[in-house]
Amino acid sequence: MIDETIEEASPAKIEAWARLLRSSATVLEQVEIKLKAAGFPPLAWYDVLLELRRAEGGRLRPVEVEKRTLLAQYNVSRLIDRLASAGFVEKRKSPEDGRGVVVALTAKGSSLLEDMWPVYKSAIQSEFGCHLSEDEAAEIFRLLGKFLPGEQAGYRQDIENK
Amino acid sequence: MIDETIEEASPAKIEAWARLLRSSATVLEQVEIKLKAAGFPPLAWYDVLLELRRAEGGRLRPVEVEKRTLLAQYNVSRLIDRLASAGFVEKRKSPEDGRGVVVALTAKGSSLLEDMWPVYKSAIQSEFGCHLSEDEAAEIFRLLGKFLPGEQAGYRQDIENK
DNA sequence: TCAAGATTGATGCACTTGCATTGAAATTGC
DNA sequence: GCAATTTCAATGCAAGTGCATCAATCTTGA
Repeated sequence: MIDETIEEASPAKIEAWARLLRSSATVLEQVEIKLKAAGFPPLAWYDVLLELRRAEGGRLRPVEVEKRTLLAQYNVSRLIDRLASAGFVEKRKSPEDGRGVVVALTAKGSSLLEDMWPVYKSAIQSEFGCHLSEDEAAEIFRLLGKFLPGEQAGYRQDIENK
Repeated sequence: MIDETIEEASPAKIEAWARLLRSSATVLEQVEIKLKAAGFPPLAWYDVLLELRRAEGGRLRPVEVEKRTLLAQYNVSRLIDRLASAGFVEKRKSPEDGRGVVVALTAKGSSLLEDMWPVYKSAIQSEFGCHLSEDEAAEIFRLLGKFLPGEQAGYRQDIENK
């Protein structure tokens, strides 16, 4: 007889899952609170601006922002509108693609990134980093990489400001 | 001279932080998609019902739900209303506290938990568990416990259905 | 005892998100 | 070369969330 058993999540895995939900939500919430307390917009704004700064020429198509941030298409569209209203990005028509838009980081957007980073970094430390040794941080990085599609074990993504 | 240096988040910790955000959002999103595809309500509904089932007598005050779930007070209030409208819980006046409400799991709510669990469990396995060995799951559990206030290293929380 | 303060839960309002759809332009396949 | 399909971005609508506030009740302390 062929064993057609489908593997079930073990108790240890279920516990780990529950803890991932709890701890990530808790820590993220605290970081968001600190950003807001310092008068800054939500992390999602930072993420989008950061992707723009990383990008060639400080500009991206919305569809590229979508791929890089996990935001849904309609949320990208509206977040970009809000960023543009606030002066942090500029929307231009794409020269090559008549359907498209190009979103460009402005000087003001660049300043926001720089201003937010110290606060953000300190929140990361106080809510997350201070609980970990260097080895533990590396281990978390390694383990969580397993859930990201197409990530090699050694790949490291840089979110630093400078 | 006294060293008043405030510890900064190291690059490894920042990488780990970024990965925590990405991976937890990715995995959670996929699990939510599977629940929805099976015609079930969001995970938050499951969480609240589960807390009720765990509680003495299958009932809790909303303020207790709030503490156990990380939901904000006003969201608990409204989620409970939705759960009550759908027949999964019952709201009663608290006999001891005139301000208060007692939320009780109904038979229908209990059934929902039972019906959702196989789908939820399989989603946990396919999006999360299948990427991990038993040891890795235990290690994630241990490491993420460091961010939860008042958790001892060995404490384990049970989200199983049966 | 009783006034001051704290806790519980709900809600009006503005904003954000999710869903479905649209219109426009690019790409594909014949 | 052109119709069918796909991709890109926006948006109307419904639902959910965050914030501030409220009314009711409970607790505290003089």
